[in-house]
Amino acid sequence: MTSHASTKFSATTPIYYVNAKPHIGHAYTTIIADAVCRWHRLLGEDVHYLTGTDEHGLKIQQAAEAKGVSPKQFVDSIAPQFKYAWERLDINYDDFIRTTESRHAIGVRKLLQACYDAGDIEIDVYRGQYCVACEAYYVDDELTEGRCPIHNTPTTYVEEENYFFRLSRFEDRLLKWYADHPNCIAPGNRINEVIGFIKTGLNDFSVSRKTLTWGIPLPWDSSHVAYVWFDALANYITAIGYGTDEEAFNANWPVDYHFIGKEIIRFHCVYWPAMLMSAGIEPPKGWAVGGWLIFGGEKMSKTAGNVVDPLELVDEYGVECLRYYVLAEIAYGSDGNFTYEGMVSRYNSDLANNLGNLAARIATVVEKKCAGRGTAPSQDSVLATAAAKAVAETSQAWSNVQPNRALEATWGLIKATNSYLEQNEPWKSEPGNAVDRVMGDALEALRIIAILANPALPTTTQIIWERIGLTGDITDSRISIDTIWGQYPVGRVVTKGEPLFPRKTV
RNA sequence: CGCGGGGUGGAGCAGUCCGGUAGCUCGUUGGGCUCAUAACCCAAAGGUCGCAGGUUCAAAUCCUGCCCCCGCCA
Repeated sequence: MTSHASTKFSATTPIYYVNAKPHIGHAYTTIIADAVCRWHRLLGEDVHYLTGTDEHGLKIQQAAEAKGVSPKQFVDSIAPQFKYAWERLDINYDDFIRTTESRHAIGVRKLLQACYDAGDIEIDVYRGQYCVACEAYYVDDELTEGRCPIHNTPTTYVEEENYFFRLSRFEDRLLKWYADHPNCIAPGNRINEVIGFIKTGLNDFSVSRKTLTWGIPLPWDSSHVAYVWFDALANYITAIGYGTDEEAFNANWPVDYHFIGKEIIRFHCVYWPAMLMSAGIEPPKGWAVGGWLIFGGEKMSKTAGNVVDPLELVDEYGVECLRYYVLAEIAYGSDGNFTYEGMVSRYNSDLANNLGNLAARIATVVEKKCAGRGTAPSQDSVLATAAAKAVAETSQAWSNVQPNRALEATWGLIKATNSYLEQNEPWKSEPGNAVDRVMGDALEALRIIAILANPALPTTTQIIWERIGLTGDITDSRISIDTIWGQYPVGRVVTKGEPLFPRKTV
């Protein structure tokens, strides 16, 4: 995978379309990116995590009309729901951009003008079928009996003057760029899909609409407003200062990873870099492409009627149950089955039985055999080796955007610690050096486990931190320094407390 | 010939790029422990890696053909 040498790390989620409230798919992508960003903060990097909402377009205009409010009033009522959802999910974003903000409009117009000046945006007339629901043009082959293949509604013939972006001119430049950046997409095999798509030939795409009013007017022709791609994709640069703060923009672009779902890979990995190239801007450093959550055998979608509300899951199962489940259960990039049974099973086995129970038994033994005070770890403990291995593997996995492997590696240390306790049976011994050494090792392992698991479980790892007598914020820890074996301080008060993860039933 | 993903012990997956003792989690069975959230530890059973050919000393892994499943508004 790409090794990002700089001490800055930036990531984005797609901006979410505000025609509906947040669903589990939005939450999935946002949680993954959040955890990866949290890991990079633990590495000591200067992290910038951007998310936001996509608020223009015909569907919004129509939804607003249906409710008898202005489009602006409509989006103002929905956007806060996303911010609220991310708060509930412990999403630690640094910036939240809305495409209706002025900083965005300014940047979009600058980007459009730059591409126009480069000669890559030209006026043309589109003649053909159009689906209102998709806001997209279709060629006749794509239609099924004159109906939109997605919505199964009749399309309408339109003849419209549009500005087009000459994507077709970028095939060679894109292919060369990808040849020069073979590790830019995670998981790596996805790059073949992108290259294959480019090689089949690229079509120009429309960048404006004359019939639409809810959008950003083109700088050189205000009778058109920008159509989705130039409006939505541009958020990644307008948010960090393109058009409004060039210094900040230059300092923070290109982004390390755009986190996206696999269905928008073409727009992000083909359209977007071409648009940037046209404007004289560097393409992103990388993309992290996720699969879908499958529910009851089907992709979750509104039309399938199987939408799971992430906030209901948080209310019923807890935020860390959900975060841990999607991070640990699914190989990022592959589709993953979401089931309540699977989530509870993960929770019980990994969080309750392993991590939670380990913390509880350590605290009890320290209380009974060490007078409730933490003891010193030994440098030559077998757990030191296990910890070093877990740190190395966890680090590697997070940097490759493989949360499930990262957590598996971290949990390896939990298992090793449980096993170590079993072999030494400190509860059978009289208090003394032998027990102190064993419990010091266990406490030290737990300290390191807490740091490694923090990106997935921000709240509980802080509680563990405090229960083993450590002060301050666990997120101030640094992987390179604080995961080195042997730092657990002697004499701290260890408290057991209530179970961290009480076992659950479905 | 639309595009893409997949078929590996009971379940869910890794491994396939760079061929060489088939690995993990859950479940099952037996044993241990009783510090711990009926948790934990140890051990065992269980797989002709979708099918058929081919290349090779050697194929889950490479090549060819076929069958089946799934997805394509995050």
